[in-house]
Amino acid sequence: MEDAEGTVPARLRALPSRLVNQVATAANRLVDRALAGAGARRYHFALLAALEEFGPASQAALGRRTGIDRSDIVATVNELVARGFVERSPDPGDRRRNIVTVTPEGVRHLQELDRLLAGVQDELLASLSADERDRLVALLTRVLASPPG
Amino acid sequence: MEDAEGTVPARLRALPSRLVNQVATAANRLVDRALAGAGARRYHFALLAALEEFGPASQAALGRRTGIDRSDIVATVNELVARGFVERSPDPGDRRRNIVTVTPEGVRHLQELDRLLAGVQDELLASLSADERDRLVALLTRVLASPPG
DNA sequence: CCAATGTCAGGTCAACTGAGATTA
DNA sequence: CTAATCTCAGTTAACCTGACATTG
Repeated sequence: MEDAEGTVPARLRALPSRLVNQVATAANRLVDRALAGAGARRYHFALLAALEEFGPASQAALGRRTGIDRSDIVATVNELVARGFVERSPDPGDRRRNIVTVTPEGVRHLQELDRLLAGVQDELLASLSADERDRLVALLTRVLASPPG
Repeated sequence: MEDAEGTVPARLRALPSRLVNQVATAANRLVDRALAGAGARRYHFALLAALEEFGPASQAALGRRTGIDRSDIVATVNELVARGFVERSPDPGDRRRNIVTVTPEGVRHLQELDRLLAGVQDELLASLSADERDRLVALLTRVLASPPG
């Protein structure tokens, strides 16, 4: 009976939308714990990655690239500015915009987060071979690419 | 440049923990929208499914089977009771416990949710063949089965 | 006039923590 | 005494909406 109480209902176990959520929750536990050690959150990593990869950008552009809402960008940039990882300056060519730039300390921070997150992926996907990991990524990418409504 | 602004950074695009989150978010949008039409939330479905599949259970057992926290079970059962989908009665054999039972209306409601959710899975996985869907489910299941920390 | 941008205020849900009272 | 159960209060992060002023 203690045995049966740990059993997940079949209807839930095989439901893809739920499965993906369970895996995402497990991933987030690992990611959040790892990032917390560096005082970071997932939004911090996304913003720093976008800045390092594409260079200085407006907050709206950062939102488009990372999928983060404009209003959340504001708060996240505030936090990164406070820690000296990015700088926010008005765009002389378009006075509606701020230009956000990553600092050298920000780049170093990003490298640390990179390292932490690589470890998390390994932990999360420990039960899959390299080949299977690729297949999983490919399948998820295709699901994401199709009409998300 | 408008082109580049829609581009997701490579570091984010291929990161499994993030990919899985993006897919989960898309899935949740579809699921929540579908369930809202029936006045339901995800927790409602999980609880009703567990009750229908394993029969009456204590709230603690429901938590173990669905992965929902005990404190969230309380609120969810309250809502389901208010709508007449489950009943909560004291366990005569163990007075710490409540026994939660699904009502006939609850079963009917569950069947409606089943139907709605089946449609969502099809929408979510539209870009995958039946074979690929099975493979995705199998891979996710294995990730979940291994040490979730 | 319309569209984009940055900002703020606020709201939702899932997930979780901690504490307390009751009973096994 | 310890452990399980139920309940309540409260927190967090991600995600999302609506509004407003400024500027293009």
